[in-house]
Amino acid sequence: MVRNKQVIEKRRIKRADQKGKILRAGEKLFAKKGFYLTTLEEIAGGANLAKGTIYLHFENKKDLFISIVERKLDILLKKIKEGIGEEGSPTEEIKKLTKVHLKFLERNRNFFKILQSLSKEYKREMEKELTERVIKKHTRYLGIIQHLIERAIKKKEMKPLDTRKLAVILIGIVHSLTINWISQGEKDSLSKDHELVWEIFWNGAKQA
Amino acid sequence: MVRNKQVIEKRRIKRADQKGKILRAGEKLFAKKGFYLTTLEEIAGGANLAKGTIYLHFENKKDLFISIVERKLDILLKKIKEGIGEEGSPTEEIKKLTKVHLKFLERNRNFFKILQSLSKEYKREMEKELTERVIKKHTRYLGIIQHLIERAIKKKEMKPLDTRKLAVILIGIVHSLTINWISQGEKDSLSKDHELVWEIFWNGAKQA
Amino acid sequence: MVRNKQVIEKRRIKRADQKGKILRAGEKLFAKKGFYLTTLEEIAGGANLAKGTIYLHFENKKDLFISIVERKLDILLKKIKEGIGEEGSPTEEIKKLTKVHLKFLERNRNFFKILQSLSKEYKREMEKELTERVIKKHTRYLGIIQHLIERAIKKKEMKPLDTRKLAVILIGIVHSLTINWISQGEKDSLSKDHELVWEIFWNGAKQA
Amino acid sequence: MVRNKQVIEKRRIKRADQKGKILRAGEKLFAKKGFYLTTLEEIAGGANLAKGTIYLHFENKKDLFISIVERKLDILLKKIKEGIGEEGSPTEEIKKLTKVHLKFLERNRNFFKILQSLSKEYKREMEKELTERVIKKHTRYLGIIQHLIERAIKKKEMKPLDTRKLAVILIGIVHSLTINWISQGEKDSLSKDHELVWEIFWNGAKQA
DNA sequence: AATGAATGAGTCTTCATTCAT
DNA sequence: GATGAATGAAGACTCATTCAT
Repeated sequence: MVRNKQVIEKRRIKRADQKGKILRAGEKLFAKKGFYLTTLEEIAGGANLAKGTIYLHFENKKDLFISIVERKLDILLKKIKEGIGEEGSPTEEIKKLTKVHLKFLERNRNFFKILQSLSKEYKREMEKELTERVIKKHTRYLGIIQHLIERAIKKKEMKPLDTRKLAVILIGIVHSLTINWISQGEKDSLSKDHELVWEIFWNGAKQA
Repeated sequence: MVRNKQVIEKRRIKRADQKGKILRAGEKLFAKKGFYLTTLEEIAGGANLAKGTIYLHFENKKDLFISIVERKLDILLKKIKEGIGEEGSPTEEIKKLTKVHLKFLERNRNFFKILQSLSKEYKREMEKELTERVIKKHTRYLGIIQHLIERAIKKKEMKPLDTRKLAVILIGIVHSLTINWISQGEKDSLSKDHELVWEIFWNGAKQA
Repeated sequence: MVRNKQVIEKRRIKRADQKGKILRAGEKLFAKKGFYLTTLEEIAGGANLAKGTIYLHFENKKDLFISIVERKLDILLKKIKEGIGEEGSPTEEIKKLTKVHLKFLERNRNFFKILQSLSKEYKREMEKELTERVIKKHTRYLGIIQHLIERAIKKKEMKPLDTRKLAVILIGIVHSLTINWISQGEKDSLSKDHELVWEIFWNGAKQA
Repeated sequence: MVRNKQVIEKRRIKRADQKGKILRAGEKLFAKKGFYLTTLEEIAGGANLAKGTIYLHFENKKDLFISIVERKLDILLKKIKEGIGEEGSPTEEIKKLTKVHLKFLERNRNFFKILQSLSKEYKREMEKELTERVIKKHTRYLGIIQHLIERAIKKKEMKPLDTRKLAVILIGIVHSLTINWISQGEKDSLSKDHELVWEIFWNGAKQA
């Protein structure tokens, strides 16, 4: 019986390994060539598995794609939540969050490339239910920032501007610098720019 | 002979009409469904022409796509250039330019949606030569802003930060607000936000 | 204009020819190997056309299959209707109809083989709407025979048995002989057996 | 040693149980969805066994399918043989046999549905050797009826018609009524129709 | 010049079968 | 013996592109 348990455990681990391999191969390839130009055959090859095996873990190509995005967003969200607290000054929290975000993007450039390609296009194609999984998470992240900004405004640390738009702008700045960094060949450190982001955003939004 | 000229002229106009129809149908459809999910059949239908006719004007699907983007960027660049001058205060020029850009995006949301989908994905797929046509124009636009920022810095109107990154940030803010506007259903006026963009960017970047 | 008309007419004919080729190739192959083991590639090959061309004429494999069956049933029904009248003795009409049916099956053995394979299996798989097209026609044929039998009973030419079952039995006799004929290598004449069919059915069902 | 025998016996029973489960699950599913649309996974599920286990009892999917049919035909043949004798009037024997056959079909409608789908299609696909197992049994059944008819003719109870064809017709009548019964929703009793079958066949074939 | 019929390369997906555990 | 994870062959279907008319 104990042996049986071990066997089951081994299998579980193997399964998880396999799924991981597929997710990683998919991430790399989708980032490089986009959803449509990446074939399941390639992903299977990249994961050193047979085509059919992918279907043991994912319903279909779309499901795999969405799963990749979802998983990364989960990680980002988790990091963000771990990094910030409710007690400190909201301004400080936003600053930290920006740093965490940039660091995450720097380390997960593949993911970012995929996210960028997640344009309207996919939203039509990919079954609603699936996409919504992703959108929900993205919205939650936006919500976290928005909430911090609200608190900052209440504390008179920031000007009473539209909080959603401010959150959108902050993420926009981060993303535009990431795109620039990627298009410049990913040289230097991206996360170093966190000072610049803050310089602009904070001076722009702070209560005079 | 004179008659001949008229005939030739008529033909030219007819051809231009046709091309215009295709470009407009393509813009609408590519914006709605993305590059891969839009078929030439649909575009031909949208332009009230036969599929084969598209090939009289464009080399292939990619060429058509790139042409649409290129053409719009040309218009944007032209508007920008018309809108700004070399004499005035560079700060004022940047402010004007931001306004023009937002107005353009508001009126050409279709185009923007396409631009957004122009992620890495396409850059691989679309033969280099083609994409470069677009990138060049985008870079030129970035260059214009960068140049204005440089002038502003020289005039001590702005802090001596990395000019490329500042330009990137400005465009990033504009784009993120546009995405937000679209995702919220394109309600209210987008160009109205030009005040907000400026508020943030200017206070963030101005010489204290 | 006249020339134009001719061109259109030519095209129409070519199209019809093509469709005919596909139907004939499909009939032969479906009869030989059944629905599942016949590939569209084979049918296309048999019709000397490319795979894609089939999709210009039929929605998909099922549609092609059903169309083949439907078309043949149409022909059978037409022949039956032409062969019989309302005035003569119903018994005579049934006799004629049996003859026509056997002759048709003899000449269209391919079709019969397909019909035989049209078991429950397909009725599940093939979208309802499609199958119903076929079932309706089959039912109509059954109805014609049933109607004749009713008339024969009214005229006291036949015993007052269940008319539907009698019709079913008559067709059953015809089909079983056809199956036997095919399984024996399609030797001799099948339609010659029409005397035998009649001998059994008539003596069995006639009013003593 | 005695204990050993018991163990071996237990195993044999377990194996037989397993095989029985598979055969029953297969019968039900093949009848419902046909050969191609039924997956081994489903059958395994229906038998509460793993996919691989099926291969311990049957060579492959086809073998399983044929085995199901063969087994049922064995049972039918056995019942027929038990039911009839060599001494009585051949006419009486045929009558009995018809009754037994209808009763069997009524109780084994699943099997009949499978048999019906056993069209040419399968005969090609399923390796010859396998199919022949089934055909042989079917032929044997036909032979029994044929033999009885021959005896009836010799005794001048029946007209001297082609005995094979008469046998084919009799089975044809029985089958067509069964198909009709199934297509009408399996209402009423099928075996009740045995009177009708006999009425038609006997009056049709008897010596006047 | 304009058409649209014809093509066939390319891809997702299913599922019988194998085999390590 | 029993399992079910892994495989990969096979096939339906789409659609950009060509070219005869």
